[in-house]
Amino acid sequence: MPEITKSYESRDIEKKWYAAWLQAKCFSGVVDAAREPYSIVIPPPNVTGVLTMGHVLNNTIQDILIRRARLEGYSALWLPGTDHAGIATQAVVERELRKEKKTRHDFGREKFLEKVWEWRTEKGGIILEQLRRLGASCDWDRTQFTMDPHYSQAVLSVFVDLYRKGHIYRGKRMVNWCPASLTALSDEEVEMRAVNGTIYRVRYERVDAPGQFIEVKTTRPETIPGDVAIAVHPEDPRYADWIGKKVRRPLGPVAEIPIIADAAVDKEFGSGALKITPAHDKVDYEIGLRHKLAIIDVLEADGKLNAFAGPELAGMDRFAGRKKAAELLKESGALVAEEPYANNVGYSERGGVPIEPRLTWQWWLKYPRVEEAKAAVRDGHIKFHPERWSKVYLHWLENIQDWCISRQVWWGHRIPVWYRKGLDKEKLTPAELADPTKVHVSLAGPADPENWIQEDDVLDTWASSWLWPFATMGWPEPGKMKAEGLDYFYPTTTLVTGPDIIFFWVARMIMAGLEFMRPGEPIERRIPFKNVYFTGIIRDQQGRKMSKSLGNSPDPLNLIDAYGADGLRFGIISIAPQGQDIRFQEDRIESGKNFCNKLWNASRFRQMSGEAGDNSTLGAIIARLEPAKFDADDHAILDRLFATTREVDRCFTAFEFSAAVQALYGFFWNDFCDWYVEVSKAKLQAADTKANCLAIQDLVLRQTLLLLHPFIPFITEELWSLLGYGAPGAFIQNAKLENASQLASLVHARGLTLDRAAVAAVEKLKGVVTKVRSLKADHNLASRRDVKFYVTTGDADWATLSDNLTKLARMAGAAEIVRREAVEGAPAVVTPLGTFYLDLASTVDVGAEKVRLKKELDALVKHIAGTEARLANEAFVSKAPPAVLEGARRQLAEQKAKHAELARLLAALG
RNA sequence: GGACCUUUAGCUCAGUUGGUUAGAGCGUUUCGUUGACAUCGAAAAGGUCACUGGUUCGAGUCCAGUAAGGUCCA
Repeated sequence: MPEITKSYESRDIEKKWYAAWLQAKCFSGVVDAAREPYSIVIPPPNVTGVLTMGHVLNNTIQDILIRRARLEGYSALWLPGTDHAGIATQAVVERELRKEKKTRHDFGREKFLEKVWEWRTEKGGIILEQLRRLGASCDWDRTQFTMDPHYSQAVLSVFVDLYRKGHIYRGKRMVNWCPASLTALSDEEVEMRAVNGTIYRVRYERVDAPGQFIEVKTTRPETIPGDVAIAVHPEDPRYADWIGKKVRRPLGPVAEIPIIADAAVDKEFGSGALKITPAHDKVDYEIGLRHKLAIIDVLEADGKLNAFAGPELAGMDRFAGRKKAAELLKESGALVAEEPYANNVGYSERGGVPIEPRLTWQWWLKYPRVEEAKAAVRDGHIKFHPERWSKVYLHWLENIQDWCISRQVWWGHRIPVWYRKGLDKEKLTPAELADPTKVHVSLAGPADPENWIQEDDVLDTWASSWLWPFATMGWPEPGKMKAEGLDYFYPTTTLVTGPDIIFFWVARMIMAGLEFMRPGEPIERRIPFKNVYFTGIIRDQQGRKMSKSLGNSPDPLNLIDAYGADGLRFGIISIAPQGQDIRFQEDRIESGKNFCNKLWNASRFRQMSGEAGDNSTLGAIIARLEPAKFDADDHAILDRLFATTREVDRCFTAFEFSAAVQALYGFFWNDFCDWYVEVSKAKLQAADTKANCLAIQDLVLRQTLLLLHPFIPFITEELWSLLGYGAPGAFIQNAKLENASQLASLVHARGLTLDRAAVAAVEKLKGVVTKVRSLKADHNLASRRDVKFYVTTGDADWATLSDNLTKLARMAGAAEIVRREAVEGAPAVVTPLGTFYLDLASTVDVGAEKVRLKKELDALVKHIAGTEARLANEAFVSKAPPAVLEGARRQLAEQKAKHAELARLLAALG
């Protein structure tokens, strides 16, 4: 067996094992009727994406779940892939073209799409390569892309299906227009930002009564040329005699516009009068419809003002136009005032610019299965972790609006609709839209394509990724579904994602699953996943979101280079409590690396401590245990091992990954390395205790590696192999992870019952060691090992001490521990097993010693007073549960005994 | 305007149904290379649990309110 080196070097080991896992097809999701399935579909990253800390967290959690599932005996599938990210990807390629001073229109649709495919083949999907560095155990042979032929067919067939069912329609409505990307966006893609701007008070002069003005407030004076009316509230007494009169529009082509009454006007806002610009505001548009007002669109698609805005403004960008409009109003005397104003402005998530409400023809989806989608979560068929996100989810579904699914870009799923040649698709009536001789909707397209023109628009990327949990497994083709095991793996077990896409993706996937999967079957068979785990958002030290533009995100690949993939994984999980945002700290990643090194060196210690026994199976290790030779420490370490196994189990059930890591860290570092390994050093010197001690170490290490493997797969695989826990050629994932009760019964069958009293004794021994070390440190003797101690204690405690004397002396750094009836004038500490005295009376600074004892005594007096007060309270004595009462009494007795001992020591010093 | 989250040691965070003297890691101070590990070990210092009330024998924990910070929706 190769010797374990002095320190852990992650780089080569990670590369070696990842290649070995791939070679052995360890990650293949296979249909196995004899086993339960456990499946996860990856939230597909953008094909343009590169690995961020958010991905690291999200994918580490998925990997933890899937690797743990393998160890628990499930047939596990983690299905990877990317989405085509229509707007983002097109923007990337267009940016490259711009370097050559070209636009997509120079190439035309087909040629441009070829360019995008080229880009995606060469540079797209880097992130999937990066995930391999992290150790992600995805079934790469199944990698999916939303623009793959099969997936595209699924997307388009869903369009056709929903169209035929009446869920999809074409309509001319107000949309969120992105003047940077030149496309419509859904409501979810609009981000409201608080903006400190200016509000303009503008007056409009009455036509029939010159010198009388009505005043409005607007943040957008450049749209005044698009005004077609002024609206007031019908019950506003200030304007009762204004209704029906006309005012002059103060900007743009000369016009007289009516004062109208509409209940939608807020009397409290400004002067209570509202300018109506139906082309550029959703509320105005609706008022305009009610009053049959004209629509004057003064903006171009790219946000520039057009001829309708008048010659002074035409051609200007909307923001420059706003300034110019204000100047013009000022010159004409129409501008009453400019005031600072804080309001919320909708920004395009993609383009990063304010969106424009714009009246355009788009394709809309009335969501299917809304009520059922609510029920799925409300009734617990789908469980959200943390649960509170279900409220956000339900609230969104309560207020759901039709989804604008068409996008004015080229990269994406082109909508399978054809218009008869010669028709103006912008002028179709509802009747014409429903007429198959004028508008053709099908997967195959019309039989006579020469007479038709296909819709230019493509579908929103989310209108493809909402099918991800089943379109990735062959749906809707029966043969493919069978081959890929859809029936076996669906519904998937757990989805891991961020709460920021709860509407974009999670809710929509639920509706899609309910609509398309297994029609007619019960809801629990149609939902796309049973659990949704929402990660926190990774922030920097100042609490800001990590983002490319701020440059405050470390490159995960650099972190992997510095700390190893395992170190990064362990570190990031340890700072990611359930459902809370995470402040990134690189030193926690470093401590992940340090933990790996600790694990490595403890394994090295085991290897150096003695010959490897038969480690090939759990049974073989347990057979090596010698119950008759177990001392208190042996009992205690197994007790802690079982408790830790149980705790990790609980953490997985509760999706508390950082708690699991914390439990494992504490157990391994404190209980095993700091205590058991140290006491082992004495046992290993003695021939009769050595073999049993090594068997215990093997049992603990083996189980710990299994428990840790999902978190830190590489190093655990390496140590598993180096320590010989697996058959040659077998991987750690092929082992079965026993739970605590299974382990306990296996050990029990070997004739061993864990002794609770021994476990308690070890706690006391630890207390003794800490106290004695502290006493030495207080007298600057911490480094000396030749110190002799005297102890005064009762027979029972002395029995515990003497049983463990060699270990104890070694742990405490004592040359010798001798029992005495009484000791006078030596520095001392009161420990759980008696009073220990330092045999250095002559060197003692009596004054300092008295101060030290006095301080401890003072603290104790306070605690005694507290305990006594509680016990003196009749209500406490009569109402508290017996166990608590008993505990308080025992505590008081112990405190008093210690008090007496300290007082005695203090008195002895004179 | 509505909903949700957070507030515990210098920093970042645990603290599971209320019950001994509130924990961890990092940082700080002191000491230490003895053959697992200096990517380490030992010891120590450090907290009126944001604030105000309430419920209770008992509140970091439950309830109400206040303040500060954050997120989402309108």
